[in-house]
Parts: sequence; C-alpha cells; structure tokens
Amino acid sequence: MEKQISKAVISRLPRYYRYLGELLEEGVERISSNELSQRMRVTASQIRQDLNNFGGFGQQGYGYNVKYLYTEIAKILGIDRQHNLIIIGAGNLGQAIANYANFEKRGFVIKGMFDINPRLIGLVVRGIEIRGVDDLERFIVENQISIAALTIPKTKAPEIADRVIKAGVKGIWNFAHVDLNVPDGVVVENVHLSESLMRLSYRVCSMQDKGNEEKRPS
Amino acid sequence: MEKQISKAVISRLPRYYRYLGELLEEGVERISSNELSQRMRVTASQIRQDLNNFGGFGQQGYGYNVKYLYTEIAKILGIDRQHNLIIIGAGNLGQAIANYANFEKRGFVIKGMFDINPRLIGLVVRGIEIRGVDDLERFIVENQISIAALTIPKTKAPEIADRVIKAGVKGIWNFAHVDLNVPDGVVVENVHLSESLMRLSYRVCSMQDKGNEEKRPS
DNA sequence: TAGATTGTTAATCGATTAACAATC
DNA sequence: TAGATTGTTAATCGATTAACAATC
Repeated sequence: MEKQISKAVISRLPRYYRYLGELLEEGVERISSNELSQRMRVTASQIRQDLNNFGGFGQQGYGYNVKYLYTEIAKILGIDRQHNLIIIGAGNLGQAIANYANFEKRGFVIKGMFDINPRLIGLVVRGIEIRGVDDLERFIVENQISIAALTIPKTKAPEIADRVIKAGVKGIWNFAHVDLNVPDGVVVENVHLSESLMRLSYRVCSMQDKGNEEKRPS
Repeated sequence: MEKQISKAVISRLPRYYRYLGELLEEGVERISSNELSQRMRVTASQIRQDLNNFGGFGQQGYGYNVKYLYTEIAKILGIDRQHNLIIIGAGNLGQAIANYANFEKRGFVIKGMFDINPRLIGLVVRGIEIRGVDDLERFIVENQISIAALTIPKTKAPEIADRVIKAGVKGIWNFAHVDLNVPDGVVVENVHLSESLMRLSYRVCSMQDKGNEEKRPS
C-alpha cells in the first residue's frame, strides 16, 4: 500500500515544474532548495518535504540538478506520456483551449472537438474538426481518449459526463458550474471561473475595508 | 484588529453560494447544516464553523433561512456591489470571459477590452469595444476600474500588471502563466489552466497505476 | 578533509471534526 | 414544553516549519 500523497503537495508540483523550466531556459544547471525557495517565495523546508514524497532527487552538498528534477517532476505528473483529449463545447472557451499550443508540448493531444450547435459542426479550429455529439462514444473508443474538457453549460454537463465516462474517459476537466458525480477510477478537475472571480472580489473588498479602518480615527 | 479569515474558508464560500442559489430556485425556504452537508458532501461541522467566522446566520432548532443566508454570503463576497472590470487580451479566452453573461448578474460589469493586435482593435464583442493599450491608464481612471483580467501571454503580463496597478486597479485576475509581484493593497487571483491540467494528468495517471497494482499478483 | 546541503525526524501551527451546552 | 439545531469549545488530524544528523 503506497502512501497517499496529499492534495496540497500535488497542487504545488506544476509550479515547481514551471520554475524549473524557467531555470533551464536561463541555463542554470543546479539549484539548492534555499535558492529555489527565495525565487518561489516558499520555505526551503517545504520544497524538500514535497520532493521527498516521491524520492530523493537531490544530493547533499550539491543541491538539485535542474534538468534531472525537471524531467522527474514531468514523470510524476504524467506529462511525459501522451494524453488524448477531446473538448466538448466549441464556444469561445473551448476554442481558447484548443488554441493553447503549450498543452501539446506537455503531451496533451487534442483529438477532437464536439458541439451541438449545427452552425459550428464541420468547422475546423487549429486543424481540429468540430463534430456533433452523436459521434461521441465511437470517437472516444477509436481514438483512445482519456481526458474530456467540458466547456458546456451546467445543464448539459452531468449527462455528457456520464456518456464520456461510459465510453472510457478517465479524467474530466470540468469548466461547467456544477459538481459532477463520477464513479471510482474517474477523476474530475474543476475550473470554476465564477468562483475564482468571487474569491477575487472578496479579497479586493476586504482590502478596501482594511484600508478604511486604518484611516478611520479610532 | 479583526480576526483574519483563512484562505480555505474564503475559497469555500462561492460554493456555498452556488448551492444556496440552487436551493432558492428549487423553492426551499430553510435548510439545516446537516441537510446542506449531505448535498454538498462536506461535514455539517465545517459549514457551521465556516459561517460563524462571519456571524450567526442561523437559528437553533430551525436551521438557516436560504434566502437570507444567500444574500449575506453575497455581501461577504462583495458581489452585492458593482465591480467595474476590463479584459486585457481579446483573444479566445478574453472573449470567452466577455461573453459569459453570468458575471454581470454578480455585479461584475465589463467596461472595456484591450489588445495590441491592430486587427482586433475596433471590433465589438457583446457591446464592448476592443481598444488599443495606449488608452489603458486614462480608461481605468475615467471608468473607475477596480479589476483587470489578464488574458495575455506571460511575457507581457508583468508590465501590463504594473501599468494597471499604477492607474488604480486593485485586483488582477491573472490567466498568464507567471507569478505577478504586486504592492500592498493589490490582490492577484491566479487561474493557471496548464497547472490545472497537469494536476488532472497526475490524478488520471495515479488512478491507472493504482488499478494496475490491484490487478498485479502480489 | 571541511563546507554545503540534503533527507528526515521532531515541533509547531492551523484546519477539520466531534461534542455538547445554549437556545429557538 | 420537548425536539431540533445552532454556535462554540475541545479534540483530532494533517500540513508546514524548524532542526539536525547523514552524506556528498
């Protein structure tokens, strides 16, 4: 039985990966947890703890080899392998994702886009044809799709999620404002933009309130 | 000195708000922390603890009035007030945000869009004109913009962030894959889509690994 | 070897859950 | 009043930070 890695650790890994990529571009060969901690504004202790969940990637007295750590984190995240994905919902958000070239660099290959709007079906976005959803199940099986991005209204999301899961999809990247219930073995990653904006609103407002309090004579 | 509310609590508030909105639509008048906890799949204890950070919104023996709690959370999140915002970067992602009607319901009014691409400048998206970035500072002041959404490449984001902050913006909704350094009194909410997708990748892969382990004879 | 820095254990801090008295 | 359910304190759990022996 492997030790369960905490969600907090996982969510920090992509950020480590991003910083290591930048260091690589700068031509930096090795880095200590202390130097990295200053760049990233986290504690060196946290960096070492996080990495040691997955193994000892460093060397005493030396630090971490940037290139090596970079590729190791890629392996941990599974972005060294290919993930075939589809985008369901070919509106602006779906097209924005389709157009984001960086994903392909990380092994995410967009195999198809789907929509119910007949005016979109048949269009080609960045070499990817937009299809009707009737085709969904067959396409998933034939193209070994493992991830589906759902950029559709919340009313349609649960039904479409069920369909893609039955056809074999293992991960759902959910942009719809609804919580999806999925069976064991399937994971959902939510991107709830409106909730993100509300959090920003809270913080902007509480900043203002704090400012006013300090100004107000007490 | 007010007690600092933890980030974890804040990040759960929009979800409470969403569920309360749904209950309201269903015509539910009151709900106990226990019933709500079952719907939301969290503990009743957490709901009560979270809410009591901001005040006692419930009543012993009765529960919570849905309508009342809904409006109170809106006040806490600051979505009862108007926030003027601009979108910088009028590509697919910027347009997706501009087209998302729900934001306006929550008090977020998109006053303008900006881009550097001359072919986009002058176009109108959902009644909002796309302007060149030369105009930025004047527009922010004249329209009392408090929030700027940055849907631009990471190379441009730091410079644009500095400019909008100098002009008076208090919150940055950052979609660029870079960490922004901002002065006191300004907040950044990051939406790093590529990091979100990597987290999904990790979880999909670790599911597969787990499945294989269980199948493998030990 | 001496200095540097990791890997890892121990201490602290914070967040979640449980329990229950207060009260509607 | 009796039952229900909150608000809140106490207990538990987990995550972060500090410290330091191991080791390159």
